[in-house]
Amino acid sequence: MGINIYDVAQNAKVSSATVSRVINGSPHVREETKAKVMQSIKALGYTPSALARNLSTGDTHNIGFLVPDIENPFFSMILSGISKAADEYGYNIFIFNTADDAGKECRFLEAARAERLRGLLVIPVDSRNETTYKQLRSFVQDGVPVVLVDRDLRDGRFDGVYSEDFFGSMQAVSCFLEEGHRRIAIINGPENSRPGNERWRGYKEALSKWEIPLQMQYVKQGDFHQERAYDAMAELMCMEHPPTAVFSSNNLTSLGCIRYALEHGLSIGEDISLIGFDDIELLQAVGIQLSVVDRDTSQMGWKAMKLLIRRMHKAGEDDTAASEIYMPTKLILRGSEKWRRSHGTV
Amino acid sequence: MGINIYDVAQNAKVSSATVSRVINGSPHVREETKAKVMQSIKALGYTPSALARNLSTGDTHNIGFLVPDIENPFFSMILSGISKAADEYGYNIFIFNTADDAGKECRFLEAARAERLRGLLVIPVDSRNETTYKQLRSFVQDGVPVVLVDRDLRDGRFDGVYSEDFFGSMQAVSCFLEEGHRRIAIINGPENSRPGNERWRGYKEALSKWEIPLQMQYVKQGDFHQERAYDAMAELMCMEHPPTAVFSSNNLTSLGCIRYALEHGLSIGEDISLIGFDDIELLQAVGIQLSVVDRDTSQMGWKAMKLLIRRMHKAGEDDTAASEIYMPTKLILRGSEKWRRSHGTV
DNA sequence: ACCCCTCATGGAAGCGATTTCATATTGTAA
DNA sequence: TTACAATATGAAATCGCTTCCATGAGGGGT
Repeated sequence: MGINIYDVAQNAKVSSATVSRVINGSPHVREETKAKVMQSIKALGYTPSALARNLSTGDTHNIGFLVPDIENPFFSMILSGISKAADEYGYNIFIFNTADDAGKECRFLEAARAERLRGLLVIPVDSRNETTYKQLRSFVQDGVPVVLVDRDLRDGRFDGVYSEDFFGSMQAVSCFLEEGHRRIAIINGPENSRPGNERWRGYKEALSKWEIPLQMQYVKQGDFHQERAYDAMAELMCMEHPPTAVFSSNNLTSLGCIRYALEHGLSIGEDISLIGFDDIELLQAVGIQLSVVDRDTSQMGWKAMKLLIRRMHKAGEDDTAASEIYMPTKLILRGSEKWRRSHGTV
Repeated sequence: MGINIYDVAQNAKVSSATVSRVINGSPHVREETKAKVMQSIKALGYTPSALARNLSTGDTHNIGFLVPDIENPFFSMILSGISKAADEYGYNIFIFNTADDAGKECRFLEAARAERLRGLLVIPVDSRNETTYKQLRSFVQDGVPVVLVDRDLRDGRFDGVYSEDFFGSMQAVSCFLEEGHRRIAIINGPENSRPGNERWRGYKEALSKWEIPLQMQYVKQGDFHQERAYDAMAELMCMEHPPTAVFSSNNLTSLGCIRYALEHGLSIGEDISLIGFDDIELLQAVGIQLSVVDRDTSQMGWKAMKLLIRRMHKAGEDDTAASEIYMPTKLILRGSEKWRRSHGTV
């Protein structure tokens, strides 16, 4: 660029202080002077440097968003919600794709610190990572608020926006039970993530309420990805007494299940029942009626950003306890939870 | 934070200049001094302010990415490629979701200017927008390189990474023709976008090569979204002589077509043929074999970022002509291009 | 022993804003 | 007309770095 506030000042025959006042809408500027300055700004095509301003005021309008996998539509939705709120309040977003790599996550947090970001929205890679935890704590201590999204971190000392994973999962499994299912499998999410754990807890809780014993052979460890779910399905379906229903703990997992079923001629909602966590819009376009536990994902991002903004605005006020928001889930039944009982009862 | 280079200097009993040299790896520092400084840095937990550095050097490591719809998986893939390359070279990404709104686009470009971004990756909202065009030109003139991705802007004066839309489209339609189709419909993309136009040109070219007259009743204007495509399909299929094949010009459009077909009992690859532009991974999980014109989307983002980096590094060198990269497309045939001829021939 | 060159380091001037404090100007009441 | 308050403006310090220039300390060649 090359053109700065002094050039404008000179052109308008005023001091830089006055130009600054005009830019920032200070009331103590004569209309006439203001007009003169504005005109110089236009004439020279001047845009104030946010860098210089930030350095001077010690205060940026930039926040960071750390996300484990930007390709996952679920996270894209969150980002979409975030960016809506950010735009509304004039914040800019640094995006950091941690690619499920804790090392990268650390590096990005360093970058965030260097950039003196005003706040951080984080979907941590690993709920138990000590380094991440320490780094985030130190951000908070330095007055840079942190809001976790969807996944938590060790203890409850961070603000966060999560969903009712436990309840949603319990509801789904209860639905299976009401349908008459007794051999209900679950394909779990990673153990080091809140959603994985809570959904697993919900599963156990539902069984326990119905006094159905937990049978570990119906519990498969997944990783929120398609491949592993497919393999898990294969194992389940080859059992002597295969499950009659499967609860899949995220969107990609559901896809793996569906693929297996289709490839092996199992009709979903007849031969095998399926409920997934998180809706998959596409499925409806292709005529697959999958029952799911859904939540408003974009809204999660929006709320997280709102919460962050609230924290940023009242920074310095003494730490009110971490506030956690839980998004409600909704069980959407489309038929895949049904089954032809005859098949199941051996 | 509060702790700066002077604190470190004082702690290590050297000058700020020396600390700066250590940080930036200048060779003119004694090992012993260097060690002392490093230790102070550790001890105080010092992170240099990128803001101050940027202001001082007039040079940030931040680039901007303007994208029309972050929820669209196609754009997520591009972002993914970008962020991979950015990470590799230590660049940070500001993301701006323009939400298909030219007004927002302008505002974001202002913000980008204020932040003194080093370079810009842009998927313009509207290929013909005058304001966007002028703003981007002025960035380039000010030494801030701009690389367009997927969509272009009026003339060829910008760097850009596109794909072989024309060729890909022509190939798809030619494939239909070889299959024996003669009534081939197209659901077009928006007229103000390069992909829309080029794919439309490819369609016409293929027909013309085969000396098939262009029949406008088989040409439907779409908008790259599902709903409109669905409606277009409805119109096409209700015609007296409906098309036997449909070429759909992007991923969402294909979904609209598929949904229509499924809902109306049309078997794809038998009753109606379909080829889409851009692959949809999910479809295979659910057993729908859609033939598509595909390209490496993530790679597009990667290449765009690489090109941008090249430009940024040799900024100031006299303007070599704009360089345009065209990603090859690949026709992937999975069967949906077939048909039961008997149905088609009236 | 002298001179010159190289290398390590410090002093201080920017970079481009904001902001405090001081000053000049204007208005108004006595 | 004087005096004091309110208002408009400028000078200069500051934010935290980088970097140019100056200076001092060694080292080698003659």
